[in-house]
Amino acid sequence: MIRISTKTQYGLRAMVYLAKNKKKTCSLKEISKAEKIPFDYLEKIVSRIEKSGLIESKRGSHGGYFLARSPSKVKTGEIVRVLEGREGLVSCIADKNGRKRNCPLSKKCLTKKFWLRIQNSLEKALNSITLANLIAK
Amino acid sequence: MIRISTKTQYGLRAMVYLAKNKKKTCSLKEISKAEKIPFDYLEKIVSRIEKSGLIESKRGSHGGYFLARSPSKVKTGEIVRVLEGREGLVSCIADKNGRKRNCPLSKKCLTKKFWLRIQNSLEKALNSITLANLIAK
DNA sequence: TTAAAACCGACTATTATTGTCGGTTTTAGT
DNA sequence: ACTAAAACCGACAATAATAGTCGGTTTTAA
Ligand code: FES
Ligand code: FES
Repeated sequence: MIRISTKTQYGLRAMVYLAKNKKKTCSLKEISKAEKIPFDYLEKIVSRIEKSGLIESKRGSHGGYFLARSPSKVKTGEIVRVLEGREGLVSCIADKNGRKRNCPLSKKCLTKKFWLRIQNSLEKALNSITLANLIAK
Repeated sequence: MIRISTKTQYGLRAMVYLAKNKKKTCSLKEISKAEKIPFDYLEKIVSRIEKSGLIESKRGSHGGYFLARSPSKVKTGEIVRVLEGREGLVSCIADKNGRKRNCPLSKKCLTKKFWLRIQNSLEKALNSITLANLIAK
């Protein structure tokens, strides 16, 4: 089966943690401990998410991170997109620096539309679930 | 976006080629040329597919490969599964040597069920399309 | 003033992917 | 019987992606 990178899994776990604790700002140390994610790696991941605008930070002592929107407004697809980077399920599908190895077939290719269809279905699934859905139940 | 390996893309293209030419046995050379896939790499890929039983081979001069079943009986999901190997969209989901890094959370984890759900939706999409669907239209 | 935090860039290690090579075996055609 | 074309096989190599680490700087509350 296709694999989701552990980076993305870590990222989602961190986001879920923030959603569960949306009252306060959570430090990396706290998240790292609770979710058992290597501190330094988590930092890189969270920093990336922050740049995307999904979360915000407060610096200095007692600083930390918190969601920029309410959990019900954050689709899991957004998180995956930020962390997985790269456009396109396959390289032939247009690319925003996921490295498009320019395909010699393209026109005659019978598989391109297929992958596109799979990609759409995947995106639809991811975008139909929010952080709020995850922490409910 | 999550990426499908080029191995799997090559493999699907090869299968589509066999489906289009289901009358005859096709040599690797032929497929390799038509689909612009590196010969030696294609060999490895096709050999893997053959072991799975989706295609059969005929050795010796004038040998080649052909589909083991009719195109309408071959789900794209089967091809992807064979080539992508590994069970589970994420490592926490049970694994048939996709390397399960045993997860310390598991019980409390809110994301596992989510990934499982995505995986199911993906598999459903892949299994709803056959080689016959791809070569039609 | 200090300690805890975010922030940053460079670096390393490991693993996965993609591809190559040199052969052996099988088989149809001559 | 010989030859050429094919499948078959295992080991290797190059590259790229992932996962993780390190040594710092800056900001801020207490
Ligand atoms: S493989 Fe590139 S368009 Fe189909
Ligand atoms: S991260 Fe392993 S079960 Fe959720």
